[in-house]
Amino acid sequence: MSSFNEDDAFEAAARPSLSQMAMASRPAPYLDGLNPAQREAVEALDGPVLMLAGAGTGKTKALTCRIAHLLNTGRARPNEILAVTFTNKAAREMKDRVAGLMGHAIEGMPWLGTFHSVCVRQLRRHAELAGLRSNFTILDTDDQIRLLKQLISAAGIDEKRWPARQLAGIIDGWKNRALTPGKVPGAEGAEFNGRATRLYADYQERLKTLNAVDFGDLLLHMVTIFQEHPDLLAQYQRWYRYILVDEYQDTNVAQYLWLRLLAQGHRNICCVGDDDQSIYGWRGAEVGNILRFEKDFPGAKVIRLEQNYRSTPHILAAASSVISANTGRLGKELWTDVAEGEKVRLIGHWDGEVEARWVGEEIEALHGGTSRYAKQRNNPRSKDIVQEFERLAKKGALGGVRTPEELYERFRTQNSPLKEFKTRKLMWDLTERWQNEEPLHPAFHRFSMEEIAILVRASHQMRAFEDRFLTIGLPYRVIGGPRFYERMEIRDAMAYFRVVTQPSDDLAFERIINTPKRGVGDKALQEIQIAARANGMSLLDGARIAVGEGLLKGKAKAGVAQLIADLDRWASLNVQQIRYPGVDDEDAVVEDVDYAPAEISHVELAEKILDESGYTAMWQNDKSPEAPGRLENLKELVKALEQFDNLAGFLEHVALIMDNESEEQGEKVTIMTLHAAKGLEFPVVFLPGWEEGLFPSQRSMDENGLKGLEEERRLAYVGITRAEELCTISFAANRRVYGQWQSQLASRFIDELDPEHVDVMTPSGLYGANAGFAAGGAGGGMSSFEDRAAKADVYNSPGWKRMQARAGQRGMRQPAESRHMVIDATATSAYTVGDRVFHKKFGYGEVIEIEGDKLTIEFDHSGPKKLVAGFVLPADQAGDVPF
DNA sequence: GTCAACACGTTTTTT
DNA sequence: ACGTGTTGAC
Repeated sequence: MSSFNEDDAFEAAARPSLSQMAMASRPAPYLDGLNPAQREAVEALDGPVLMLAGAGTGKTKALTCRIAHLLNTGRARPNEILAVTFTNKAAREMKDRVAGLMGHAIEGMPWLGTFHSVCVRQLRRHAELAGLRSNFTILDTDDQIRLLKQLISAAGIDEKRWPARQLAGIIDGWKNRALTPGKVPGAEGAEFNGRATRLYADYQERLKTLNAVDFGDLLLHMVTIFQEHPDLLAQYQRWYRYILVDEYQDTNVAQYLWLRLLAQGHRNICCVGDDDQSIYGWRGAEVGNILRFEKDFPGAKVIRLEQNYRSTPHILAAASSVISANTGRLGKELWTDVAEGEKVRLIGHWDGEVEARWVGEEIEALHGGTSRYAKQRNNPRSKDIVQEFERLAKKGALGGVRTPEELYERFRTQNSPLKEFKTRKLMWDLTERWQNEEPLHPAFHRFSMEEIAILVRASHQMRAFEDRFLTIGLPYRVIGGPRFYERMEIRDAMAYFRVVTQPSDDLAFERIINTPKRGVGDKALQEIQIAARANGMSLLDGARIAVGEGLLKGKAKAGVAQLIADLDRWASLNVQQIRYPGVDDEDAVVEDVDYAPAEISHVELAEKILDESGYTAMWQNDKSPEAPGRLENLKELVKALEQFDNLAGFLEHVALIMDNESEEQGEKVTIMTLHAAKGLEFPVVFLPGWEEGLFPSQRSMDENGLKGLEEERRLAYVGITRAEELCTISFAANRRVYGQWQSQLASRFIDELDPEHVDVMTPSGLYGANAGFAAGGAGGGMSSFEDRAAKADVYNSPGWKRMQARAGQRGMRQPAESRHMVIDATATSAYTVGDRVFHKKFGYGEVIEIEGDKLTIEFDHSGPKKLVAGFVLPADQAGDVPF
């Protein structure tokens, strides 16, 4: 891979082209929309810059304008800018926004990407310097664990006492700190009977023979290569004229070293971050990196972005009062010129269930425009919305949009460009208004479900909300959970593709050898492993020998023989061409492997593989609740293949782009963890579970002491600053923790909130008794709440109406005219007792009771559940309706 | 080699 | 409480 003529490329890069010089004189309209601090950050192009960008201060705007400015002034060509982010999403957004600013798609910014994708690009070019071939595979956590398991048992260590997971964690930690086996401090290698370091070394050896790397290696290998090859490093240092780093507070030691090495050339490095939002210490992030920036880069310019464009003053003040309890901050104070809004609301509840119930009710109220908050006269949003629209349109803030209808179209088709101007809210009001053809009462304010989020500390808190929302028919979406490519069926399918494209991929082969069941157990697998090791060949070839020499018997023999024959046949149909990108697009390496005429497309081949292997059939015959979903996912996987040229290209992509925001459609409330919410914003935010032990997390404090506590506090800060208009913090007096009831203490973070910016909805000490009062006079304590719920006019409940809307769309039987009439419940629910139904989460079940819009369903696998009819489907319709 | 009973460990998550 | 992963019986 060393055949690139680096120096020629650098020479050419050193001189700006004519077109670049012409560009330099172009006007820079993007500078106009910036505030003074942002402008300073954009224009300070040379030398080290640290941009301290608080939450909601327009850091992405500053960052993207900076890139545009670099290009526009001819300081750098697109391929001379190294811009790194942590997530693919952030990278994509940056690319899109730069393109938007430049007015055209930017061709070739090959070095804009995540740390990992940029490192893969580098490592593919210099793989041999790490003892690898350039077509190395990238293993994910699952493969990593399985490999370590083998090594642990091979070393004769009791796997029960020393689990592979733990070793993986230790090794990851070392890699995060850029420690190769040789550099691990002796004292730290004492785990695993003193053999942790040894196992680490074995693992690295094994990876090398497998021609594979794990995620941590991507950075580690590049740091090592650059440290050992100063000449190569110098080339890259010259090549990257400008370096930009997003979320700098999240960098670990390896990333820091890598950046520092590369930045030593031109020293044009701009790091953007917020020390107050460092919440990933537990996975190796070093806040120290950002705190130390000025020492690392003497003469660095530090620019603070403190004007907040997201939240109301009370929200900012409350967040600021909490975070001020932390020590060792670089210090920032966010401010806004927005008019006064609501105070942060604080409410205590009897237990987690009441809390979830209250949040559900409150969301319905905010959505329906009947919340106490919604009627606030002071609400800046209560102004006549059309006036607001006209004002913005006149100001040109809506980008040429003239009519509300146009805005609506724009909103639907391209969400983001208009977002800055808070058009989402406006949009919602306008749509409501057109639909109803009646003027909205200016004192009422409604929120779309999309504008509401519930942010929790730990994912197990989500359950109470899901349960409650299911019963009241409140549509929700959970962010997090297993990602698409991490799902079992997807990984299985991909393992098949991996073996077909790379027959030497032992880990993949091991995964599929008995999936579906082929009668191959430990014994048979061991025979194959022995045969492979004895001959120094791959497992697949070892299996050939094992079959040929009769080492396998009966079922196993037949199964493996069949699999081998299948794999050979599929491989012969596979077209392989892998393209490894270079520094520039011209020097990409294209590798042809067994180029066979394409008789069938790779998509057809994939279907064939899944079909003929019996894998599809395996799930079709599976009666578990997840089976239909899994088949659905497989279909999706095959569809995703269409966007690639061949299987190999697809696999290369998937290893790094593990995101699957399969954008569920429809108005839904979002439930997610505080960590997942970083970088996002919502008009309405609920922050439940602020209790000692849960938040701040006991474990965090136990394991990391004050450091842990401060990170939790930053998490609280992140949570509050997600809210644009309304932020509600809550806690429960009692909570069931691991099946055990515990009485809880309100979080210390609650005490740290400045009372001046908090609206306390619970008189202290009376959590439970006042839950109803707190809900805005809706009920009055628990018993009266139950009472009210029992008498509630279900046919007028929001959940019922939504269910009707959904049923109508699906062409289900419509109920009789209903508003206040009492009607036969069985006629209105479209279900009868005994019907078989399907629920996305609980699977198949049988209706055993019907009360209005609520069905009690005995699920085959999850037992009885009571939920709104709109959330289930007749069993025979399962699989074809998106939830 | 496959299935049911039990022990275990439960924060946060990207690539 | 609950799901996962390992142990033991067939």
